[in-house]
This record gives sequence, structure tokens and C-alpha cells, in this order.
Amino acid sequence: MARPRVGTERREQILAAFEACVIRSGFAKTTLADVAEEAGQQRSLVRYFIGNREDMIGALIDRLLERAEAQLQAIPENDSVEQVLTLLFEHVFDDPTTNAVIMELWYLALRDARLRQRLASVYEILVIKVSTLATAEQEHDRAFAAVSLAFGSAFFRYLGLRPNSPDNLRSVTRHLLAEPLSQKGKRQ
Amino acid sequence: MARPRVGTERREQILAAFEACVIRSGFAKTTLADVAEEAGQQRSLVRYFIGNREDMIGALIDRLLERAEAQLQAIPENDSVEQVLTLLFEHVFDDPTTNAVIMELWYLALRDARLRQRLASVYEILVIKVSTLATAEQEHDRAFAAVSLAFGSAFFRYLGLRPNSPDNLRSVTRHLLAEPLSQKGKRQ
DNA sequence: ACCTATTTTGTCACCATTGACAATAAACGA
DNA sequence: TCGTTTATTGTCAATGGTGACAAAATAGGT
Repeated sequence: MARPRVGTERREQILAAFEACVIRSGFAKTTLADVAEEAGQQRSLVRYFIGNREDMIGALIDRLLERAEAQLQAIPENDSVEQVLTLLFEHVFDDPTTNAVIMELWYLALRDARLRQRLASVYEILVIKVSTLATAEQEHDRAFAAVSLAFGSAFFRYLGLRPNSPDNLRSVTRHLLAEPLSQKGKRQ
Repeated sequence: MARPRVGTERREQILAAFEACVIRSGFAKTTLADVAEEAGQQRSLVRYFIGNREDMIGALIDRLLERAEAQLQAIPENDSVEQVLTLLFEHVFDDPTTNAVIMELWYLALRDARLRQRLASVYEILVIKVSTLATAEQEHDRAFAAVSLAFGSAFFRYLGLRPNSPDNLRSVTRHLLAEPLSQKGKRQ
């Protein structure tokens, strides 16, 4: 109990800097020195407070996923279908920096089974939210389809690909959520 | 006109090796030495025939995109809606190694505007195919929605996320392609 | 057999990044 | 003031990848 511990804040500061670097250059091309500079600290401090590269990446992933999960959990349980559509098409997949981070996570997940698992559980939360809020009988698969559509179109928007009218996507999705499936494949 | 030129074949051989390495380890972690070993050649040969790292990446991207484009162009013009659905859900986004490559391209596109442009044009071809084959009046936006849905669900499948019944996705998409939009947002 | 263009081998210096560590400074309690 | 714990600085060797280049080998034309 001598010099006061600033570890928690330093870690936070460093992770924020790391996140900024990752958004700018990606995980692979971000060096410890980059992070240190972004944080206005010495490289050795990054190592002292966070550890090695692997530790740092793990810590940032935790931070990102926890934040995402908290945001999803915070969705009110009494939203209308229209609010869900707005959520899907304008909030969840909208912010470009958020998208950059998401892409990074997906890319890492390509070679990290554990991260795949964790990403999956985050998206599953969203699907369940949508099925609860926007389908008559909490049909999982229609919510899954709606989320897939929103997710896919967000990725395409990233390439500059858009529908002629964004309203069309919304109305198609509204339709998709409201209309009962033909009896054949119906489930849950 | 002395020793016969083997450049074309060597380049092909090296690019194939590079592709294999990229599928295994990704662009960032594939070194010239990796490629050389995979091709059973000397590292210097890679440099001699392909050039530097940047050149090699550019060459592989060209190769991949040209192949993708050719495959899309080869889709018969008289397919039925069901064939289009099968195409979307079972062919285009199915093969895991293809998916790995696609992910790599998307990731590069994150920081390469030109590549974004080229990727966009490939997907646009697919959208146009679908709108021609599967919508009554070649409605771009419904085809766009269907492709987004298939694309998104393929990505999710990569995480292990699936619909309870794949048939549900198909029927939702079939529905989405067939049902006319409400007059409001209709276009094209 | 010789010349020439091309391919192939082998080696080198350079640079960036990482991980490790020793030395020093700072803050607080006793 | 002294001791202890934590934070901070600075430096080092090791690693791994890249680009460059000087040779040597090869295969055809003449």
C-alpha cells in the first residue's frame, strides 16, 4: 500500500487508444508502439499494465463484446415493430466506426473458434429481441431472416451498394415479419 | 529468344500457392517465404515472377474477382425462382473455403476504396441476375433484399447460427421475391 | 560451340516489432 | 525520514520479414 494504484484507469486509457488504432489500421497492423503513442504513454507501460500483444487483443475483445451486449440488453421490451425496423436499419448496423470494429471482430473470428462462439451469442440476443418484439408468436426464423437482411444490407451499404429506395427494404422486412409463413416449414 | 519463358505458368502456380496460404492464414500473416514453400519454389522466384508483396496481393485479387465474375456471368438466363433460391442459399455462399476468401476480400476492402468498388460491382451483378430471374418486373430492391438476406444468413451460418428450419429462410425469401410491394415505396 | 535471354540459387543488409529487464522516480504509510 | 510498493523510463538482444543483388545454371537460336 504505497504508491496509489492507477492500473484500472491506465488500462482503460490504453484500451481506448488501442481501439482507436484498430479502427484506423486494424488489429494486425497496430503495434504496441502505435497504441502507446495514441495513449500518450511509453510502450513499456502498455506492456506493464496490459501485458503482451495477445493479452491486449483479448482485453479489447472483451471490452467490445461487453459493450455490444449491454447495448442490446438495453433495448426496451415494449418497442413497436416500426421501432425494431428503425433499430435494425438505422442503429445497429449504422455507425461506420462501429462497423469497422465489427468487421475486425468478424475477421478475427475467422480463425478463432472461441470468438466465433461469443459473436454468435451476441447476434442470437438480437434475433431473440426481434422475435419477441416484432413477430406474432416469437418465431425465431422470421426474426433470423429479418436480422440477416438488415445485416447483409448494412454490409452492402459499406460497399456503396444501396437499394433504390431504403423504404423498400423496410417494407419488405415489415412484410417478412408480419406475414405468417406457409404451414410447411413453420416452427417454434 | 533464348531460354523459353515459363513466366505465365510460374505466376499461375505461385498465385495458386498464395491463395492456399491466404485461405489458411489470411493475407496479413502470409509471407513470401510461406508462398514459396507452398509452391515448392525459392522465395526469390516469387519476387522475380510476381514482384513485391503488394504486386502479389494485387494479382491474387484480380484472379479471385475475375473468377467470381465469370461464375456469376455463367448463370443461365432461364433459371426458375426455385433455382435462384438454391443458388443463393446453397451455392453462392456455401463453400467454406470460398467463404474464407470472400472474408479476406471484405477485410481488405475495409481499407481499400478501389477494392470496395470492385466488390460492389460483383455483388451488383448478382443482384441484377436475381432481379431478372426472380422478380416479376425486375425490381431491383426486392432482389437486393433477397441477396442481402442470403448473404447475411451465410455469414451467420459461419458463426454456427442457423434458422431452426432452413426451409423457412427459403420460403420467406420466395415470398419476398414474389409478393408485390405496397405501392408506396415502389420503384424502377 | 557460342551467344543471349531467361530462370534459379544463395546471400546480404535493413527495418520493424517484440519481449525482457535494469534502473529510476513517485507516492504513501509508519 | 525511511521503507515499501507501484509506476515510469530507457535500453537491449532476438526475431522475422522484406527488398536487393550478384552470381550460376539452363535452354534455345545461330
